[in-house]
Amino acid sequence: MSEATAKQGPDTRARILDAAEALFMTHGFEATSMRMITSQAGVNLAAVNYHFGSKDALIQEVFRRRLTELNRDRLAALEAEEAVVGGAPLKPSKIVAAFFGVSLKMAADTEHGGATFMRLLGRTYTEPNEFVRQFLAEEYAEVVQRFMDALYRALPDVPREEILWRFHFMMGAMSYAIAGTDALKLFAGDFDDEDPTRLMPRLMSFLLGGLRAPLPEEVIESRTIRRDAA
Amino acid sequence: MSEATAKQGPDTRARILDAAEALFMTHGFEATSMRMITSQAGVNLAAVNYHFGSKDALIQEVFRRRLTELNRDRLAALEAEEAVVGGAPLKPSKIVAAFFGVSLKMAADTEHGGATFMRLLGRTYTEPNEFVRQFLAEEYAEVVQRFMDALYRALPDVPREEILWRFHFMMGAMSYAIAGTDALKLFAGDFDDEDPTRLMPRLMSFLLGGLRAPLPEEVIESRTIRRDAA
DNA sequence: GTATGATTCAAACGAACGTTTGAACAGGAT
DNA sequence: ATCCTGTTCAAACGTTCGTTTGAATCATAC
Repeated sequence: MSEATAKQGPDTRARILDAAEALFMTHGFEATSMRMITSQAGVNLAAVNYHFGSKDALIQEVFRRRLTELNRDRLAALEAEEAVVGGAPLKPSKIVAAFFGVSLKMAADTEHGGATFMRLLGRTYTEPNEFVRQFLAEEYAEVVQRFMDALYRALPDVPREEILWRFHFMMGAMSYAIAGTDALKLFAGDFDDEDPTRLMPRLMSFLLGGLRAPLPEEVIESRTIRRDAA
Repeated sequence: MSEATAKQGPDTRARILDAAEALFMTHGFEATSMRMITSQAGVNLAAVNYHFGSKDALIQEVFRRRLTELNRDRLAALEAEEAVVGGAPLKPSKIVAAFFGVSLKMAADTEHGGATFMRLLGRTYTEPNEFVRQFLAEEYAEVVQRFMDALYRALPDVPREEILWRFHFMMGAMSYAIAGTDALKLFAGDFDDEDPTRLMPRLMSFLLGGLRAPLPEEVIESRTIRRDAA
């Protein structure tokens, strides 16, 4: 059934990428073999090495294909908000909505495989594989820097280290919300469908609540002391 | 060097478990071979199958050894708080502190491998491997139910589904905070050490801010409508 | 029609995997 | 001294892995 899917269709590269994306999400990188990928895609075993060179190169291409678009959209959303306010600092809610709204929009796109990819991406942030982590970090470097700068300007009184941590927490919450719904289902049986449309407002409320939470006492104290000393 | 570690020491089982725990954290389950584990532990290749039966059974035992203690401590922390207030509902902050405080305490224990395990556990919540997820869900079922019940009582006006989601978000934020510090380091170069002592207040502020955030409009509206209809 | 370059194919490669085997070794109890 | 039970050991098992190979097939240009 599954390997008979789209037996024709000339674009071998795209079929391999789609099959690999879905299988990586379901089984992980190591547990997904070339034979699983090629049979699911309906192509010859050697096709992956011919078109991509190696399994590692295929993994990279699976991510690059989507991340290029995703991060372009995120930057576009941020710049659109910045254009509205001119040179003034953005509201934190606008920055958070730009970053995570684009993410959730792709996660809601079940038509073109965006949902599959976002679930894969969510679990890949904690991927042990060194080269995958390295690659992800490179792909994200610019976008994260731009968003962090926007947050620094939006919250000039909050220590930068604190903003960094909270952005990290937000990334974690989002990734689990997208990638870990299975875990949640198992936590509680009385849990109905996972409509991504309703996920967006839920997550956004939570993230903004966390971002705007009062600073931990320890940080406030150490800052006060530091100010006194200066 | 590493495989020469503790060449003596009679407790073969414990040495295997320690080696497996560390290697699973660094490389993942699939990428960690029996030969890596046994050579790191300084035992014979067949020792794993002799003492545990199979690689899958070893994985289970790695988790059970720690999770039993972790979840017992979490329940104890919750019951201690409940004892203080008698039969009255707990404050949400106390519930959250009981659950995540115990987690972070283990994550801060670098002496007995607790830190290693918590990082492993964090990435395992999104583990693709079906049997690992199933096992984790079983181990967690009781504890999560007890904490959810406490939260339901603490927040009687918040829809249960909403609490469930926010608990899920909180789990994600914590897991990334513990397991994904590498990703954060790569996000921003200017990031100093990861002192777990300071992580605790940071994370707790964020989690409570998210938990207590105003409900998304959509939820409030739908509840109002439902009330009107009823 | 035939030459050319890109793609597909069946088959095989060596390496690494998890697991099994049967002998060797240990230490107490009889 | 002998047996017994639990443990360790070197070696091998069959399977699957990612990759390579060289011929077959296709499309396009001459």
